[in-house]
Amino acid sequence: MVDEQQTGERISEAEHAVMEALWAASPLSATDVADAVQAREWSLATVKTLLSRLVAKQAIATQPDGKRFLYTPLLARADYLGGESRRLVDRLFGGRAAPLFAQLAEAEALSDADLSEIEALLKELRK
Amino acid sequence: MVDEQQTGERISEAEHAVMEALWAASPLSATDVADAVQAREWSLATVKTLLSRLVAKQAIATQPDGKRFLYTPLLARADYLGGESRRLVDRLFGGRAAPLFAQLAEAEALSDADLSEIEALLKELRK
DNA sequence: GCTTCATGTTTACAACCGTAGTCGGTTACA
DNA sequence: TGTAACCGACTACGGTTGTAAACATGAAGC
Repeated sequence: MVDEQQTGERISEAEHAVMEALWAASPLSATDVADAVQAREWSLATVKTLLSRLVAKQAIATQPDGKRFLYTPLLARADYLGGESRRLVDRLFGGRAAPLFAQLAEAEALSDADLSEIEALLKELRK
Repeated sequence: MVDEQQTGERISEAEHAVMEALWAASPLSATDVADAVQAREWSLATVKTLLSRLVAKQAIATQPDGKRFLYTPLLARADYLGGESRRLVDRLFGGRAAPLFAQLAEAEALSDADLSEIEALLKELRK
């Protein structure tokens, strides 16, 4: 696993679905991935294209397994999530997380469970 | 101002910069907008294209002013921010805000000021 | 050996995006 | 009254994305 930032190559939404499959379990063959993302109703060809693009973007690696390839993430999930989150916060909230939080609160996108968890995290951070 | 959701039409990053200019002050002429987004070093033509696309997406409205147009946002900033934030939370964190918060915390994207503000907000929400 | 199946590679193509030039009409100044 | 300046509309063009078919190649069965 590469532990610090991607090569600048952005990962698209469809590609992200493929990454999620690989983060959930890897290495996987193309067919396995297609099964794992079944919800998207993509043809196998589509999944293969996405895998190729991810390889090109160096987000995943291939390893030969007989006549086929197995795919493994190179980009760590946490790095991806962190990067995307920060992008959003930077782009929409001037880099400040508090307004994002306020926004979510106002949109009532915060469940009670969320509130409790965040509270706990806060307490932790404050120590 | 339309107070609930956009027509499904997504607003791109470049378009968003234009929206910010209009949210900051409106109505504005195309030239005014170009001045306001000077930081992006776009040609006036580019800004005009973005404005047209935003009109097509019904994110802004035009009002004639002599021979030219003045542009006003139709989409409220809060709605846009809310929509985008929720999209991110849904897509990356299964709709739960707490993991996003944890992610930001881990990435050290939370300043002390953020923490205090969030704490205050929490207290408010808990009442 | 030839056919068939699985699999990666190449090519396709429409939509969208970033960026911008050009066209045609109107206004204002000389 | 001609012409320069300005403006919105149309056109353009390369890149990315979503979606997928066509092709090549190697393995495996008959």
